[in-house]
Amino acid sequence: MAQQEARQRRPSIHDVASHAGVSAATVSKVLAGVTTVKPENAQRVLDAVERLAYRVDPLASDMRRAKRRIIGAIMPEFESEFFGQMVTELEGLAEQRGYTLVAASSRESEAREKEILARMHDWRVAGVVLAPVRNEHGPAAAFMKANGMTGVLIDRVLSDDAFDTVSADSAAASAEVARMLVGKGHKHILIIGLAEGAATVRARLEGFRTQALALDPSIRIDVITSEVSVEPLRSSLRDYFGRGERPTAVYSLLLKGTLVALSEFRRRGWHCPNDISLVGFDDAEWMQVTWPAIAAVVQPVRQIASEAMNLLFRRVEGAVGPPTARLEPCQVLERESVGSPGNGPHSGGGDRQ
Amino acid sequence: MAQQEARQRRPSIHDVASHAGVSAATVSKVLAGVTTVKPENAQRVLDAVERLAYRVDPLASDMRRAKRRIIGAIMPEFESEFFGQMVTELEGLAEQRGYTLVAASSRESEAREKEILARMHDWRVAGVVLAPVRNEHGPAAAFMKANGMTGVLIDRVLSDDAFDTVSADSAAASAEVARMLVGKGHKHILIIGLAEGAATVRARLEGFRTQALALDPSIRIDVITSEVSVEPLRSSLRDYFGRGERPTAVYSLLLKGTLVALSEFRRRGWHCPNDISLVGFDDAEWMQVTWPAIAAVVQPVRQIASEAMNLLFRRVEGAVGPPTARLEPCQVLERESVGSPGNGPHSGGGDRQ
DNA sequence: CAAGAACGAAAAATCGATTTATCGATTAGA
DNA sequence: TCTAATCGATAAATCGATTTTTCGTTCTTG
Repeated sequence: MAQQEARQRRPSIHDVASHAGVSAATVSKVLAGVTTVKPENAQRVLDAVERLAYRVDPLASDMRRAKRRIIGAIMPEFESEFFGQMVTELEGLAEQRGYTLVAASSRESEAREKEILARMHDWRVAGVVLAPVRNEHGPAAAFMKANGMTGVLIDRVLSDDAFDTVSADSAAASAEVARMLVGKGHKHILIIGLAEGAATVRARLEGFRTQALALDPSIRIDVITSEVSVEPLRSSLRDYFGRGERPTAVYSLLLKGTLVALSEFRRRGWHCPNDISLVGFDDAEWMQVTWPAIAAVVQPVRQIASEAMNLLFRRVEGAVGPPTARLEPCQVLERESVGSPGNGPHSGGGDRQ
Repeated sequence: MAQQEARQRRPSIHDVASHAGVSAATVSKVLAGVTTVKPENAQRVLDAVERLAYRVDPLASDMRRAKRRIIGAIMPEFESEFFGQMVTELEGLAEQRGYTLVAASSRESEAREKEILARMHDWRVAGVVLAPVRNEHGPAAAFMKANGMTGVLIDRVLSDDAFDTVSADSAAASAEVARMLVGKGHKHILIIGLAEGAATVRARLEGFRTQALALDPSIRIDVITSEVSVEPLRSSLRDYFGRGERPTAVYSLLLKGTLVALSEFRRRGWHCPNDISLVGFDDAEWMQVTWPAIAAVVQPVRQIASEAMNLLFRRVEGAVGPPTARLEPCQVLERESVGSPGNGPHSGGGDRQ
C-alpha cells in the first residue's frame, strides 16, 4: 500500500498548491522565504509540503538559472589518499552551500580532462575545481578560459592569469626537507620525481636545491625525473644505482616516486635509514606503521579544499578582480626512514632501537 | 572577439532550428537519429549544429523523463584504494552509457548515507550503486525500498530480498587464507576485524574458521573485533598481546585492521614473518614495496564495478524478477609477511633472503 | 477524379520549478 | 465619493529540450 503509493509519481509543486488551495507561485514564494505571503496561507503551504513529503526537484529548479547549483571537480585520480580526501572535503563544502558536487577522474590524461570539462560545461555548472594533470597551462584551463567558465585550479599549479589557484607550499616544505637532510650531514642526495613540466614538482625541486646549496655549497644533488609514466623512472633509478652511485639520502617529489624508491631499496636489500635515508612528498596512512616509518611531507588537504571553495564561490557570486594564488603551508614529518649518513651501512635490522 | 562570443548565452535548440530554417522538433529528431527527416533538412541541421557548436543541455533533456540519466554512487569513504578505484570504474562505466555519475561519501555514517540517498532521490537518479556502511539491512536500503528506487548494493553485503548485490567472495578467499596458514603449520591464529555486524566480515570470519577447523580440528583460533571504531580494536589487541598471548599468525579481516596489527607489531619490535605472520583482507599498492611485503587478499574491483553496473542498467531498463546475489572471486597474494611458525622467534632482520 | 493513406514538418503540450506581469480587493488620499 | 496606491495572490511566460498532436502535401487506389 505504502509501497504502491511511493512508486507513483512524486508530488510536484502543483500538487502542493492544490492541496493548500493556493497557486504554485505562492508555494514557490513560501519555500523561498518571501514574506509577502499571508501567514495563514504560508502555514497551509507548509502543512501540505509536510503531508505530501514534498521536496523541490533540483533539476527543475535549476532550469531557469544560467548557472546551476552544481560544482564540478576534476582530479587526476581517485586512488590516492590525497585526492580521496580532497574529493571528500570538496563534496562536504559544496553540500553545505546547497550545491551538488560532480566529481570525475581525468586518469592522468589531459585529453580526458578537457572532455570532462566540456561535459561539465554542458551541465552549466556554476564552477569547477580543477586539479590539472600537468599544470595550469594545459588544454583544460584554456578551454575554461575560452568558454568563460568560472573555476579554481588546485594542487599542481602555482599561479595563473585567469583563475585563482590554491596549492601546497611545495617550495617551503622542500626547503624544510633540505634543512633536515643537510642538518643530519647528508652530502650526496638524490632527488626523484615525475613530470618536471609540472609547476609544483619544479617548485619542490628548486625549493630543495636552493636551500640545500645555501646551507652547504659543496653538497652534491643528483636528479632523476621522467615524464608521464612511472616505469621509466624505475629503470632510470635502477641504472643509477647499478652504476654504483651511492647517495646517502633520497628525496622523492611525489608519492609514486616514494614507492619506486622503496621497491628499489628492497631489490638491493638496503634498509632505511642505515643504508640510505628516504623522505617523500605526500604522506599516507601506512607510512607510520611500516618499519621503518617513512618521513613525509603532509599536504594540508582540508585547507586547500576549503580555500579553493571559498575562492570559487566568491567568483560564482560575481566577484571580480585579479586572480589570487594561495600557497598553504605543509607539515614535514621526520620519521625513522631518515638518519645520519654512515651510521652503519648495510646493517639491515640494526634499526631496531 | 571569440572571447566575447563564448561568454554569452549558449545556443539552444531553437537557435539551431532557426539557423537551419526548420523547427526545434526537427532538430531534436535529427539529433535523436529519427529517420523520418528529409536528408536535405537533416544535413542543414547538422551544419547548423556544427557552426554554432551546439550541444544538448543534459539538464533540459532530462526534464521530461521520470528517470534522469544520472547514476548515484554512495561509498563509505574515498580515502582507500579500494573505493577510489571503485568510483573511477563506476564513473567510466556510467559515462560509457551516456550517464553522469554523482558520487558521495557517507563517511561511515548510516545517517549520512540516508540523507545522501534522499538527495539523490530528489534528483530522480535512474539508479544508485550503494556500498553500505554496515550491511544490506541499514536505513539506506530501507529508504530505497520504500521509495521504489532502483539500485544495486555492493561490497559489504551478501544478498538482499529487494536489490541485486555484488561483492567479493569473502568466504572463499578466507578459506584460501586458512589453507595457506594451516598449510604452513600455524596452530594458533588470531583474527582481527571491525563491525562483526557487517555481513561480509562475518563471512570472512566463518569462511576462515570453517576451513581451518576442517583441516586441523585442534587449531586454536582467537577472534578480536570491535564495533565501528578502530581505537577499541587497537587497545583490545594491545591487551591481548599484553596478556602474553602469542599466536603465530594474524589474519586481519579488513585494511584498517592490517594497519593496526602492523603498528602493534612495531610497538613490540616484532618482525614479520619471523616473529609472527600477517595476512590482510584488501590489498594496497604499498604492501608490495615495504619490507616485508604484506600478504593480502585482492578484491576484484573491476569485476565488481562492471557487474554492478550491468545489473543496475538491466533494472533501469525495466528488467523484473528476483534479485541476484553475485560473488566475485578474489585473489590471495602470498607475500613475505607469511612464513612458518617457529622459524626463529624474535630474530628481526633475518628475513633477508 | 475523388477519397484515403502516407509522409514530413510544424505547432503545441509537457516536464517542474521560478519570475514577471496582471488582476482584484482593500485602503488611502484628494 | 471617486481615484490612486497598496497588498496578496494568480495567471502566464520562461528555461531547453522531447513528445504528441495537428496540418498540409504528395502519393495511392478504387
